[in-house]
Amino acid sequence: MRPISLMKRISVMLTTSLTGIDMSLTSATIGNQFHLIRKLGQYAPLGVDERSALANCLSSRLQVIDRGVPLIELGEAPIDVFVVLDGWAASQRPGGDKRDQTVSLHLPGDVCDFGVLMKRHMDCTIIALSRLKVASISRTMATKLTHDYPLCAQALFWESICANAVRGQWIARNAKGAARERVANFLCEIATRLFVVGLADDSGFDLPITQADFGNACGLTSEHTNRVFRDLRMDNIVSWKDGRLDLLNWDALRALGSFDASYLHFRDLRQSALESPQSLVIGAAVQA
Amino acid sequence: MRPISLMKRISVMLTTSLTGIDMSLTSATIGNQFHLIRKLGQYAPLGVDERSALANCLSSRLQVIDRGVPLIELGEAPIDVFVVLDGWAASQRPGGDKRDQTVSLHLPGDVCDFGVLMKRHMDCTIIALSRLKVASISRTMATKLTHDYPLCAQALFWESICANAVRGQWIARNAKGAARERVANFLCEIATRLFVVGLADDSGFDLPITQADFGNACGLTSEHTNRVFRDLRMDNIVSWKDGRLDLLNWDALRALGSFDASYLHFRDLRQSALESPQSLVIGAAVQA
DNA sequence: CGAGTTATTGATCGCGATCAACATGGGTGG
DNA sequence: CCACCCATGTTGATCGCGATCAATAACTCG
Repeated sequence: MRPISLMKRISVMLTTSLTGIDMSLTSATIGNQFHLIRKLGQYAPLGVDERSALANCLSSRLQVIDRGVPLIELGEAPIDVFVVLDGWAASQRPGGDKRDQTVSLHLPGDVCDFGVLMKRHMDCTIIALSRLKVASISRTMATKLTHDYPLCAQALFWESICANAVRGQWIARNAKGAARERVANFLCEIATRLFVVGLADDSGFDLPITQADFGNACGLTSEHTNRVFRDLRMDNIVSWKDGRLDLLNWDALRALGSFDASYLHFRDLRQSALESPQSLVIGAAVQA
Repeated sequence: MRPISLMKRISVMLTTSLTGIDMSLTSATIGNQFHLIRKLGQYAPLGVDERSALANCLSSRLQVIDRGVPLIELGEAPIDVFVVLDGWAASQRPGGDKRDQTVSLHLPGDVCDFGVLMKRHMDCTIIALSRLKVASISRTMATKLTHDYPLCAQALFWESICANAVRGQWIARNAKGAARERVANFLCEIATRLFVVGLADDSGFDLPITQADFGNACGLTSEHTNRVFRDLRMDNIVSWKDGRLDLLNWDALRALGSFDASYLHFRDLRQSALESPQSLVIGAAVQA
């Protein structure tokens, strides 16, 4: 309820070695230390104003919390929008007598649940799966941001659309497919999402969660998850050790998981926006 | 930078227990032949203008299609937003060699996929599960509607938030829980959603799909779905026959499925909007 | 009336859950 | 610094639910 330390520092850091600094290049890099802004920049052509405003929001209030600690729990009234800056989080629905079921994974640069802007109570618990750094954006601030910068609103709305599409794939993945295939498909999704924010490359990525948490997202027990990863290791497809996942054979992994990244809709929006003469406008009247 | 039209009229609607017939009551009934409008009216205080505009959109272009026919298929470029007027539809993701997996169910009054407004290609196929009547709303029309009537935009955005929450529950339902429990929980969801649009009551509701389709949504085979319904029938919990589901023991059904309707967020928004002094405004700049 | 779809019941089988045991390792407190 | 503890990882053995295969009934629609 209080580990909130204020940060005023606003994107002073253009750490990248720029020799001849020109404005256009500068504006496209403002706030790029934030994964979210880099990702949104792929969705919509954000200008210097949008980037600055977003960076301002992301810098205002930070929290660092430990693995296993909930950001907000089922039934609570949401106040802030959380954006993951570093570490992994998950949304979970109660599982009765069983362990709670993970229904969404929040990686660096993800908005945890855009719906909190309007929800009166949470329909899931958001919990840290690793040591986690998040920015808390108040409803007031978020409202002002989306009001003043329609492009930001468009990009954020797009984020929520993609989150919905991802959940669709989760349903399909967990319903059909054997354990190996689920794990493979899920790994492909994670790799792709991390790649977009610069946290994965051909060699692999950091995977700072437990096998139990991983399995939970695929609807598998920790024991069976372990077996699957052992087998994948034996087949030289992936290797997971000490919080690092090594991609040994991406093509095999993709084939095994029948992975097709199109449901993630990366890059879609910008092209769409450029093609379409209309704008999407979603607004709400002020309730006095 | 400001596709935001302000709403001056502030919640005229005090529909609760009005004795005489006055304008507010009249305006609250315009377009009520449409399930969607009745539902949205529970989300946001729609006035006569909003209702008329929505009704206009829903009346412009209709399609009636047969069971099994897709409205739009995976990969296609979406043009229109579909709103179910009558019958049932589903969104399905490809299932490899298996049957495609249903990831969303669209009941009368549902917006099939709000994301089509921005998506460049479909991430799922939308298919009719029964004889289906849908309204097609063009992007242009939808954009104009949300631009001119922020309250409509708010309510529609809310629809998309709820759709995402529903998918979360689907993930949890299909991951944990035995077949009986899944079916029971799913039936409760359907009953509740239909109830909101006036298509279910204490006795039951029409269930115009096949057992195979029902099972698919729960991640079960048609054979096993059949067995589950036989057992539920034996236990006098529900009876499904000739396209009609009879609720014999709602409490038992709810207990069996551990059903808690709060994830559907019915009624939430109105209260939220009335409580909160801020408005949510999401907009996008016109792309020249 | 025949053809195809849907519902229904039976028999079998296999994947992954469950239970159990042990290894490992990081962290804490004495 | 060591002893201990608890979370996590790892492997084995067993079991049961629901998939799969199979066959028939009921029903729809040309």
